Amino acid sequence: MPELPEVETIARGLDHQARGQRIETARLLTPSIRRAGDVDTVPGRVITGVTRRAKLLLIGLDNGSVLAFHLKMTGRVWLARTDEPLPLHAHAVFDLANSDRIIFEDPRRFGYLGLFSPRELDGWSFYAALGPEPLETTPHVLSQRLAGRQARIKSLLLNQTVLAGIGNIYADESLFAARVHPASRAARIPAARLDRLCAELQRILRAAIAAGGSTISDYRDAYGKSGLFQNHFQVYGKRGAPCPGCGQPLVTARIAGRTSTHCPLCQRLYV
DNA sequence: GGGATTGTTTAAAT
DNA sequence: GATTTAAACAATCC
Repeated sequence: MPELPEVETIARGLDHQARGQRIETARLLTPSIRRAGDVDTVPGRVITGVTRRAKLLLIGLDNGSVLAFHLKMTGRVWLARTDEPLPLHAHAVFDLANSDRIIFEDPRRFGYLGLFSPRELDGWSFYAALGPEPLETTPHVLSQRLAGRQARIKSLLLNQTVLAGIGNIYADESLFAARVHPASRAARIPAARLDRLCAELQRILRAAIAAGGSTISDYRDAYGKSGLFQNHFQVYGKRGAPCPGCGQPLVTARIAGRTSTHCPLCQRLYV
């Protein structure tokens, strides 16, 4: 489940390894995973840089256009050599001049790619509506975006138009770190506590990037390697395990349509 | 073979 | 109109 730290890790690896390379061939093996653009215009273009916005992986090309990937649950974008056999669920393949190959694979096929001109990217409603990057502003500014809203805090953290790039892992981990119950109404959380939540979110995102992201099952970085941050989880996926704060078993609840693992004793419910 | 899985979109409700 | 919630959807695994 690639979220901000996982996509950031992939982007850094690809940028390091593929920037400046010319794309020789572009093959769309599964046409249905293409959301926009004509992939036939890619061959001959040079990769100017690989970046991330929210959970989108963005490969910039020298004609100004951008190849965007959303990995959803099980998508991977990684580098292989052109003489290696393709994986079973490869949907798009880009061979580079140095005999490296960028592969987009996704067994579930929930992920997608799109090729956008700069104007098309800005006109893409999903892209245009994305909220701020959590690591490019202060905790206080982030908390201002949450303050006063009636919705449950868990739902707002997952809402990509409020903050960009947060998924279930980093929402649950930051709520536990700040001792805020996921079902709390944002408007009822004191300002200082909301600031702390955003500071914890930033701290955890930075630590997760430094650890190369979290591998639950499918995620791999640009070189096919697993992340390490799953070893630092306090609550995510640990229902029944002792709470790191009080030792009582962690519980799960369905909040905003998502499984939320938390400690009902340590995490205060503001309603 | 049905339920669980996720992020996003769409629809419905408030 | 804005905000919030729920349902639908993609496809596969166990």
